[in-house]
Amino acid sequence: MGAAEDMRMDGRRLWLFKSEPSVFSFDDLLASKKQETFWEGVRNYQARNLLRDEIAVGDGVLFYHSRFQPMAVVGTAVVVQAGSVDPYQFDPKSPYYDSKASKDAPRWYGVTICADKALPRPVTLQALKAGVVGLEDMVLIQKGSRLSVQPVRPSEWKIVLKLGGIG
DNA sequence: GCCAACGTTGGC
DNA sequence: GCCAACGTTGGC
Repeated sequence: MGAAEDMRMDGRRLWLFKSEPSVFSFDDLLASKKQETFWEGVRNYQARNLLRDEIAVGDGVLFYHSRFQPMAVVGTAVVVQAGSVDPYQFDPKSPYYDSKASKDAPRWYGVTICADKALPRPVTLQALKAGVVGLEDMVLIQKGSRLSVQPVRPSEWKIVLKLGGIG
């Protein structure tokens, strides 16, 4: 990954969030109150660190549908609230419950995002992997990559949006 | 549904 | 602190 400045576009950083549409889809986001949602349930430390420490208000998000045909980037969103404690870790009835987390020492964090644009043409994983110049290093298409919250370079962001019919 | 690639846990 | 066993992710 390049220098920090290289990762910014107009002063903001860019990310890709994966979601299984059977759990929460981009349409669900569009249908949400204020088209916002708290991104709960991330239970991976690397992704947690990004959510807690790196992702800031105003950052851009590519919304990606995983484990569903077609797997694709389907829209964009904007971060409207930075890292805060994920309350589901304290709820024994939640699938995201973590018995080792306590309110004094929370483990898991999330951010709040607001829908920005649906892509006129979803950009499929297949298309992203088809050898697009400039996407060779995109985290999403690296072998074995399964980070559910991952950084996106401005150059990659622009290519994906263009493929999606924006800009 | 399968399973390879990762990540986490826990015994030692 | 190693690493085997186990659990999870996510493309296929």
